Amino acid sequence: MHRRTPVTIKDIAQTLNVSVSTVSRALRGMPEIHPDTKNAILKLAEEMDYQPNQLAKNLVGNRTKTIGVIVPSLSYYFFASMLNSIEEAAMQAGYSVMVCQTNESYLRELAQIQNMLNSQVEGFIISLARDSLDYEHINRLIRKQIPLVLFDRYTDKIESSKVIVDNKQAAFKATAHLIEKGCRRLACLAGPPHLEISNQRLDGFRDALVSAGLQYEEQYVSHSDFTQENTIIQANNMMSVSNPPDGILTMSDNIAFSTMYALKQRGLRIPEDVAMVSFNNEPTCVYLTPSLTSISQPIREMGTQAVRLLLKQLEADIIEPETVVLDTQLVIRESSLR
Amino acid sequence: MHRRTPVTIKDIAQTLNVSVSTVSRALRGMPEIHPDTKNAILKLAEEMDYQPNQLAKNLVGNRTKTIGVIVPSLSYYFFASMLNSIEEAAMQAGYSVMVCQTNESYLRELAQIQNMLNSQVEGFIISLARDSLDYEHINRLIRKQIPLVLFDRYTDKIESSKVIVDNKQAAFKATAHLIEKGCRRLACLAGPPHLEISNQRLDGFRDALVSAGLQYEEQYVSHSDFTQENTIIQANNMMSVSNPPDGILTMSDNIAFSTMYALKQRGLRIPEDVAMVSFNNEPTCVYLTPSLTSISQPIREMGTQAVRLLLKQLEADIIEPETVVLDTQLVIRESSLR
DNA sequence: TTGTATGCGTTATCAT
DNA sequence: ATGATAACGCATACAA
Repeated sequence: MHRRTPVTIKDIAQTLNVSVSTVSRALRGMPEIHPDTKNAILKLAEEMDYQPNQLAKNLVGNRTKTIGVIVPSLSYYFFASMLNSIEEAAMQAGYSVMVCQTNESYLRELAQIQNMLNSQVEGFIISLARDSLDYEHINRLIRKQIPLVLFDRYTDKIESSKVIVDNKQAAFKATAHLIEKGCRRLACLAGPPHLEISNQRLDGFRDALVSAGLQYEEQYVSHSDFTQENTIIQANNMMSVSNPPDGILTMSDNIAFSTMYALKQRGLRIPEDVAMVSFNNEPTCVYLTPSLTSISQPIREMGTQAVRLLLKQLEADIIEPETVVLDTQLVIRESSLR
Repeated sequence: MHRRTPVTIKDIAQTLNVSVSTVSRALRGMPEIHPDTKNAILKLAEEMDYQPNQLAKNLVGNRTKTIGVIVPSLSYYFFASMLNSIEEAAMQAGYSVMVCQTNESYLRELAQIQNMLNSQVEGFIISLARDSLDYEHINRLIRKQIPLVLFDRYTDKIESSKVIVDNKQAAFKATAHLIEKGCRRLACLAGPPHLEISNQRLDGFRDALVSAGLQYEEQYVSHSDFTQENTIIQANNMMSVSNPPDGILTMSDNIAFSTMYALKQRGLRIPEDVAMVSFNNEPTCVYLTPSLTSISQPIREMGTQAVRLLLKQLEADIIEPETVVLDTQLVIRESSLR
């Protein structure tokens, strides 16, 4: 069994015939220490390649300066990108982040939160897993007064701080855009019906239809579970009705990609036969043919705000849930131009 | 300042009038404990919502059962995907992983390794940052006998275990495929010249040319720094020579995406004017028009092997570097069919 | 079966 | 300016 023994301040102390407290002080650059001893300690620490044990530091300090970030999957560009902005904001505030993926599984979400709690993260930034229908594990965090911020995938059944975009308005904008471009039979390929984000967008979709005097029809609404296979099935079903849609709003670029793929397989032209608009505005949107019109979310700002809300809770005595709603931008490309 | 006081085994012990060691034993399900006391302890722990402090456990046990994974960026699908397979393999072996991104920066790579060392990770799985030209920080790990596995982005200047694919052969296959499809003026849009992976692929590219009796010309080789902006410039330069290429091999799908974009802007048809093959076989390849021919790497197997090599070092006394070379698969799509 | 004592690496309090 | 000692939360060798 292979195990190295790292050098500790004790080792340094013994070698130099000083006490551990002196070494500790020197290493942390405390003022009341003799330059000579300090230099000797620093030099030896360097030579011995001393690595401070963060575990011990955290244990005695009773804080980790670490925040836990839990997302469905880092394979989704949106979440990988959010992680980056969260990391940057956290780092600036002197915090480091610990990341976990749930892979859309409720059980993994449960386990990851547990692990992070055990690892003494000081707060959480979470985007809910698709399969999380029960929120007791999250609400327990709130009861325990553990700082928490939800983003993107939230639910009204959890009363916490949130960072979201105005999903209803965004979907309204996107749908109105399709209508303006001449679409009359509008469909929405939404996400799972228990995700608030999906419902909000569906509301915006419906409002836009109503505002334009168009009929909202159930047959033009379907729910994807985010997987490619399922999305393709949903898309094909949707196009198989007697009077198929001439415009589709999808809940994410990934859903849109699969949908476009399915439409092309059916020999349909985009945007001539079916115009499309989606959410997220991933880089890939630009590369597709036709390029994909998509709602852009202010990822950098969302990360900054999420960290800000979390820090606020970390530094406050009482936790007052606060919701930050950010604006989106409709980036118009070929898929909706006709 | 907001700070909760988590319940400890001490709290449980006091409440139940037993010693901490009894609680400790009960909680971990040790055999020599009376059913009654055990039940009482478990029940109370549940009621008080006791969370074991992992920091303390790790400190006393002198192990963390954690491996550090450092990648250039999780926004690259390849790395996000590798992370998943590494996590799965690690979990099966009872290890958890701690992830960090370098954002291609040498300084961040340095800092992240430092942080992870301080956090007592037991070993590293690393894919080098683009900007890492000096490898002293990595070689120091080896000298300190800290288990290490490199994957994908490696260098011969680091003598460690590695998990790679046969890059030379893969590039050869890809290039030979282009030649077979009738391309005669072949170009390679490679990565930074100091990355071994790029050189290996360039070697394979050249070998394929030579094998086919074609000329290897410097003007047909250029190096991208992986960014979209730079890639587009490189691609345009490459097509501006007097006798532009009719086939391009790119080092990654992302580079290919940008290149295709640039080619289309110039009014070139793919594959008729220029055929294309790239590396990684990301899902997006399927969605493009034309769909993109790409070299598929066995990501799942790579993750499994990386963890296996690391565990081997963790459990062995001497560290014998071992290199696992895996095979790739050329997935032929429209971009090279003519 | 349970308790006592010691230690993990570090910081902090109180002396000197 | 420096040292001895306690403490952080937990595990464990040794006693009882």
